[in-house]
Amino acid sequence: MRIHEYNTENVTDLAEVMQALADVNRLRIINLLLQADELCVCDIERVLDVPQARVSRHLTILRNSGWVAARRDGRWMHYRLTDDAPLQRELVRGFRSQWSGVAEFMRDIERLQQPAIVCCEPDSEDHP
Amino acid sequence: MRIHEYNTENVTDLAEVMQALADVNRLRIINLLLQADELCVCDIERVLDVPQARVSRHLTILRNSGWVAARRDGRWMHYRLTDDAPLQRELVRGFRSQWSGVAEFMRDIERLQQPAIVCCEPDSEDHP
DNA sequence: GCATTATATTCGTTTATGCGAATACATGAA
DNA sequence: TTCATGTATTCGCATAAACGAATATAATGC
Repeated sequence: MRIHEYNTENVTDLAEVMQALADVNRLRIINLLLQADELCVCDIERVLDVPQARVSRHLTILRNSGWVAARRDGRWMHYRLTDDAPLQRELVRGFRSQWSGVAEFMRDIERLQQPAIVCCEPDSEDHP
Repeated sequence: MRIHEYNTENVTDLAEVMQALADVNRLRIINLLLQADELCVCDIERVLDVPQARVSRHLTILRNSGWVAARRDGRWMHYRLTDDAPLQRELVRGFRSQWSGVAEFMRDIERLQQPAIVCCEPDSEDHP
């Protein structure tokens, strides 16, 4: 369990940041957050079509490794990619150019764009 | 055990590529190969100061995930970063800008540059 | 207070990963 | 062929990761 936010000064921390990417669920979550900028757990749960506990657990891992930040809004937790972690930022830049060829990522994004999916924050946010 | 060379068309393969980076030994090897362009196992073994079997195992993992390619030269195996894998290429670009701040990486590179370390190919190669 | 909803965590189990030690394999030299 | 050297693999074990199911926490509304 990380106390510090996101430290990549030593190789062990670096490996931990990469380890967070070594899972299909977490890659799919990051892919969604690249598209939507902010999502609550229930949105992710429904787009990925996996049990809630699983989404929550993987979000915790992403949070502890500096990939996402959380914001509470009433009962909902909203997650977004952290914008102040240099390594993660660089890696995401690399992803953007490569992930469009991955079919499952495309399907997830399509499902995300179906309005019925979104459970909270029904309007605006990322399509101004 | 991968048959294909390096396929990142689906999320599972992608996770496998990232998984290869989730280990301190393998990150250190990649860091060295970023510097030296080609190294044999004995070089890596001595720079990292870890047992030979460990180096060999991790090189196999890096090979199976498309990060490195091997070339046999007599008794020696020479490893280099693959130059034709788009995702890996992009990620390495992200690393270059971030890894110079990691002390252990710097120390490894210093040790690599001590001529006594190199066991084979004693001359030229990367300093023309 | 109690019920409801959204999210997080614990538990026990299964599978994956990394390790050293020992051994196998492959090449080149005598 | 025999030996030495460089590298790869197998084995048994220990730790870590991921899972579903169940439960706990936290905020809201009655």
